[in-house]
Amino acid sequence: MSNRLTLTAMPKLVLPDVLYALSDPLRLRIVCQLASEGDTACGTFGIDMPKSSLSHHFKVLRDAGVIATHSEGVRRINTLRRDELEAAFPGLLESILDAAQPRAARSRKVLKPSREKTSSTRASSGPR
Amino acid sequence: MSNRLTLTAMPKLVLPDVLYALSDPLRLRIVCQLASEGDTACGTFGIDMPKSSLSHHFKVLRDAGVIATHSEGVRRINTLRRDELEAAFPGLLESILDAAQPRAARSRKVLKPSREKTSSTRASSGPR
DNA sequence: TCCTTCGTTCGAATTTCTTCGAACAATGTA
DNA sequence: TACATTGTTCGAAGAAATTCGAACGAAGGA
Repeated sequence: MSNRLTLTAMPKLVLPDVLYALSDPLRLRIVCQLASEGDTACGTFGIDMPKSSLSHHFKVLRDAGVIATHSEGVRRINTLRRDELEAAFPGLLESILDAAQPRAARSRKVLKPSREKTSSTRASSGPR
Repeated sequence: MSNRLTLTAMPKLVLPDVLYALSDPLRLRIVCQLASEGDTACGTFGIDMPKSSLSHHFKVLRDAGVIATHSEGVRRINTLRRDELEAAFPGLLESILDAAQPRAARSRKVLKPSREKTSSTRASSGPR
């Protein structure tokens, strides 16, 4: 989790760092939204949270190399680095994005009824 | 009501928790070793670390549902829960295991002979 | 039974992560 | 220029994760 790179160079993709960045429900949600809706500004995620907190999570994703950010007028547009991730870790992002979907939505591929629920014990977005 | 079956009930697989468990280099190494060498006792990982620390990491993996542990004499045998993981998150474990390998070793699986770059960047295994 | 082995659990110290207000910077608009 | 918008950065407080010694428990062997 070190970022001593220059501003121009993108961080090297390190598997544990990528997995860590995606292990937070909020960040995973951000990535899923970027994957489904394309590049988006930080403020367009409908997340009720102070902007400094939100900015922190984007930074974690950025430092891990999961997303890239560029300015566009006043806004900062975030881009999911699909190609780089695919090149470094083939199939990883796709499987995570797929796994992040509710089972009901995923069952379109696999015909399997499921009656389970999902809840996270750790790193939930509740107040600490 | 006493239900013996629930004694063996494994934790529900939650994606962020699984990703978090695998986001630690040491735990990732443990999982890779379990994947390649099959069930193994805790003390057979060649990790120079107090046993209480090591036990902690096994517990994290266990709580996330990544591995299961059962007693066998004096030893505690760890098993990678491949089937359960595959059922819950198709392709995820495989892509992570594949990504955890050095690039040189991974390119062997590719059908097409990739004569492209041979990045010599070392695998990162620094502690967080 | 005593002792050894293998691993878990406990408790505390240390480190890291998360959150959030406040200050700051960059851009666009009146 | 003055002001609003959009995010970043800083600093501190609180929460969580990691580490490790010590105590404990469950086999197995002498």
